[in-house]
Amino acid sequence: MSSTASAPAKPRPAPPRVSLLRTRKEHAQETAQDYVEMIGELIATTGEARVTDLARRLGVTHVTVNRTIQRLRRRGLVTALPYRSIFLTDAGRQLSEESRFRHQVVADFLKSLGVPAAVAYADAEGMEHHVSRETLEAFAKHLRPGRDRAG
Amino acid sequence: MSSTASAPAKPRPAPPRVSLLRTRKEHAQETAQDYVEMIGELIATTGEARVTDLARRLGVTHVTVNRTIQRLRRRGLVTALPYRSIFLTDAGRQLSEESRFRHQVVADFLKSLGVPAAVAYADAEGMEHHVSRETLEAFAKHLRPGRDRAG
DNA sequence: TCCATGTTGTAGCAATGGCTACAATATATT
DNA sequence: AATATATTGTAGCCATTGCTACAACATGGA
Ligand SMILES: [Mn+2]
Ligand SMILES: [Mn+2]
Ligand SMILES: [Mn+2]
Ligand SMILES: [Mn+2]
Repeated sequence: MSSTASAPAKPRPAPPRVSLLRTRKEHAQETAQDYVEMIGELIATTGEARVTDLARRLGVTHVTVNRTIQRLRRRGLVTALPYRSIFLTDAGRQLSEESRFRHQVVADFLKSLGVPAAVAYADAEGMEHHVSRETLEAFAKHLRPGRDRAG
Repeated sequence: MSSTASAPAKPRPAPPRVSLLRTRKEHAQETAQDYVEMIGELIATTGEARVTDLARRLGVTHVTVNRTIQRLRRRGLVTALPYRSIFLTDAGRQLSEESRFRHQVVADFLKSLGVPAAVAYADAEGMEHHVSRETLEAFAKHLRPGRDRAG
């Protein structure tokens, strides 16, 4: 290991740096965000959110939806009774609206850069969950350069 | 359900739309990308990539690193022998460089929008895995408006 | 009313990605 | 060389997020 030389020495193993921790925690929240966002959308467009509809729209089986809904129930984001459709709690509705807004801003921002709409929406679906408040504001600012913080 | 009226009718449950499938698949690749990227970085800066160093830098325990390395080995991204340090295969090195480049472009792009460096790097850590070729090119183009595709 | 179909729920499997506790090996210090 | 420390590996736990197969319930049509 130290005869012919080829390794550039070892200037300290370096302290912890990359926070995969944050990424992992975000993953745990991504599902919740995508579900409540879709639940809100279904309620707004069809009047109710059913397990089957969610499964179809999210591209997973009804089994997966069912169990996820139970988790969201435990987290206080939705209410659901056996064989009945799904409702958002106040917290769920709030998260739903935040997620929907952020998703839209990210997608619009990408489109404004010239990314094709379909690609922009697809990318936004994944990127949205990793966009901090600061970055979201930078995106929004870029979208409306004139105004600077009015609702 | 149809007496007092409050639900806006049901204009079809709508066909599958959102591709959580893509998001899931991307998740499956995130770990691989983050690991090979870090392995490449460790080899470049300290001469070798050890389990302990990876654990420290990624913010997980050495146990998690160990098992992940076995998975990467099966996927042909790294080679590793018991009690020896980890090496990248050709495929691993290529993925490492691609990931590193994309990570850097995303981070630089966010910084160019005025996002604080620390936040930009943190956001990029998660966003990078969901950035398509088209979006990456849009980011890169925004960074160097003059040049248009020269290496 | 009866039955077919649609919807929801449950049982049980797999892969991923965390962890603690403990064992084995390698390296460094005396 | 002997011992202490650091590193690596293994056993076994948990939660999440997928799935298929099957059971139960609800609802519309005959
Ligand atoms: Mn969304
Ligand atoms: Mn999403
Ligand atoms: Mn990265
Ligand atoms: Mn990353």
